[in-house]
Amino acid sequence: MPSIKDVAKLAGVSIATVSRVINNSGKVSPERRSRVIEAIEKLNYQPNLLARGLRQQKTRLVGCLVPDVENLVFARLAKYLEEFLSAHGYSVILCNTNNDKNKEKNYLSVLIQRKVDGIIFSRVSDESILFMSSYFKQVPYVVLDRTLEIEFAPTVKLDNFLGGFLAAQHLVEMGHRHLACITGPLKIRLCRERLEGFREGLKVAGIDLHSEYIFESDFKINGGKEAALKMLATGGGLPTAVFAHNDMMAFGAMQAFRDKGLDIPKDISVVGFDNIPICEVVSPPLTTVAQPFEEMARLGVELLDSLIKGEEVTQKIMLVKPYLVIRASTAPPRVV
Amino acid sequence: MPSIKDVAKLAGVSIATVSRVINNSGKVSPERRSRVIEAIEKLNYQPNLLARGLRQQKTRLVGCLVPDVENLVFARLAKYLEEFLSAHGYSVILCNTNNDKNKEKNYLSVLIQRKVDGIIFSRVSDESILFMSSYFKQVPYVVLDRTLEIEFAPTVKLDNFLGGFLAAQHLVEMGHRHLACITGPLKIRLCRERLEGFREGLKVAGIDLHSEYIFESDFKINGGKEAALKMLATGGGLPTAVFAHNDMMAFGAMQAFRDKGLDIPKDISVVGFDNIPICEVVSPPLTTVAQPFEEMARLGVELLDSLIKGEEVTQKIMLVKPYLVIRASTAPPRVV
DNA sequence: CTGTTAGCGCATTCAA
DNA sequence: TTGAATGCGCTAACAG
Repeated sequence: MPSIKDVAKLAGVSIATVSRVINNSGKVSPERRSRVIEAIEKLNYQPNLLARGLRQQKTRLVGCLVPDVENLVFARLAKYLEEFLSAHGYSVILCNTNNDKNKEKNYLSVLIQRKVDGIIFSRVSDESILFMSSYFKQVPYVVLDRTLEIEFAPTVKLDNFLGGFLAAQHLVEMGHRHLACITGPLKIRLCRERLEGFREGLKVAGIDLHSEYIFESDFKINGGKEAALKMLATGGGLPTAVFAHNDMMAFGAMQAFRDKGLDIPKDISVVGFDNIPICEVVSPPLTTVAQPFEEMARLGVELLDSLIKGEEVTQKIMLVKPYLVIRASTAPPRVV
Repeated sequence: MPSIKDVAKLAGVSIATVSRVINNSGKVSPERRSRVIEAIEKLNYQPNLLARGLRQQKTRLVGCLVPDVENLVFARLAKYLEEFLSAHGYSVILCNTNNDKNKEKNYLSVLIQRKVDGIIFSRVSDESILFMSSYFKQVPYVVLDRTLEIEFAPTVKLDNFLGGFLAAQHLVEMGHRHLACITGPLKIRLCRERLEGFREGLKVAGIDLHSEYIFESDFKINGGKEAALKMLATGGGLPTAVFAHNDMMAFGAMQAFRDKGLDIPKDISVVGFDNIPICEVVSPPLTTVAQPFEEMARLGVELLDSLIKGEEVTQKIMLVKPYLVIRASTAPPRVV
């Protein structure tokens, strides 16, 4: 592997001149410049970014912590993060935490050691935040899709309250009066927000969401299925519409309903959350609250880039608006 | 950020001693060792991996090139790759190529400049391989799930022929005699292999796969849908079973069939490929040829690790076996 | 067992 | 405009 020295020797100049050519810094005579360029090409010289990073104290490396890239939501986020970061000249170190606090901790440590210029956290645990806070002074970071309850942190997040509200509004407008909600884990704030938004959307229409129609689950297909089964087993009568906190649980619920001979949407309407690609494929296609992942990623990357550059950032907390995608899984309730 | 010097000063030893403690190399007296450890903790010292990498000429960094992390297949692969690589002490630089030759080229260049210890390619284009080959002498690499036609390369790939064969065998055993295949782009070798395996599986049972029942498509939902519509439009009579080269196309086909009032599996059986999680959720759940992604990732990482370590590797080409997952989308054909 | 020193490859003073 | 020299933080060779 040729180094800057080899280039300098071949071009008959000093390494300083080579460096100037590479970085377009300082003045270099046209004649020497072309000699250098020629030498670079002849040797197929590639600058060593380790050395450059060591010298400049910056690496153009960004760490991305996500809970699970296999999950379509984060796969999507990861894709866009990578896209925008690379467009800004950063390489991304991917850290899949598996929701494991220890892994989060270790990864964070590694990222610090690798001298990343910045970090993007999405949906990390509160516990880790505490540990991380000792590093927060050392490296710029942005929190994505997660509200830190601990401190004022640069954040890009979805307006989850609005998401719940939109779902409620849609169902109410269709004439539903008897509704249920399948939530994610309520210890997670965004779930509480989605629930509250949903509740508020119903309240505006004069409808109460009774607690026995709130089913706390786990964001998984089977969780949705089980919640639906519980719903079917209650004596209080089946609701005419269900709002699930993500698409996967909605799918699970749909399956359970159908297995019991119910028709969607004639007997029961279902609304999901996320708008993952499969929504269009399932039968019936799922009405859902869509998250603008691309926009979130873009805003997050731009925010981080500004922080890294040390620019003045006035708006450190950004709220992104979800929108409703209406498909065939919702319809007015059967007239009794 | 404290450096090794600060630690040495605080502990009252030389930087060499600190280095020895950090790396557990050489002999250090217990007393000095504990003084160093204490200083490290007091300063919250983190070794600078850039400097170490520069010095040691290795970074414990591995680049992973994937075409599209949003695609469930690669999301899965990426997840396992990251998991195994990090277990081996590597950090991963994620490169999402979007099947863009220029991006592939640029990424590869960046990886070289960042001095990664190794690279894992999955499904990169043949064209890029040519460009890459100039780098292949510089850095160990493993090709995942892709056959390079150009040279002898360390590879972990699925036995796609067997996958097609298994699908055929399953359908034939159920009594199907009239079959169709929805393929991926046939310029991709693995598609040709799946098709050939399928053809062979039928041939063994004395069945010919006529070319008008081969529908070349694009691995996407809509592609599957369109292929199914074409199938419905032909005059030759509908097959009783269809094998799609991935699950997404199978979903699309299922949807098209159902829209036309056909029952799956009573009227037509469908087999997919990949075994992505949604297979269990769609209705009916999809019978499919499963890829052992975890095993592929594990083998790929282990192979790369061996190559990086310079170990003698006898087996450089590994073939991983797919297996059939039978669900409700396949059944014996209707008795006429 | 310990410390001194050189050098990994580069950008950046400072002189010339 | 150019080049020589310095040091980023670390490991490893060497001398003690």
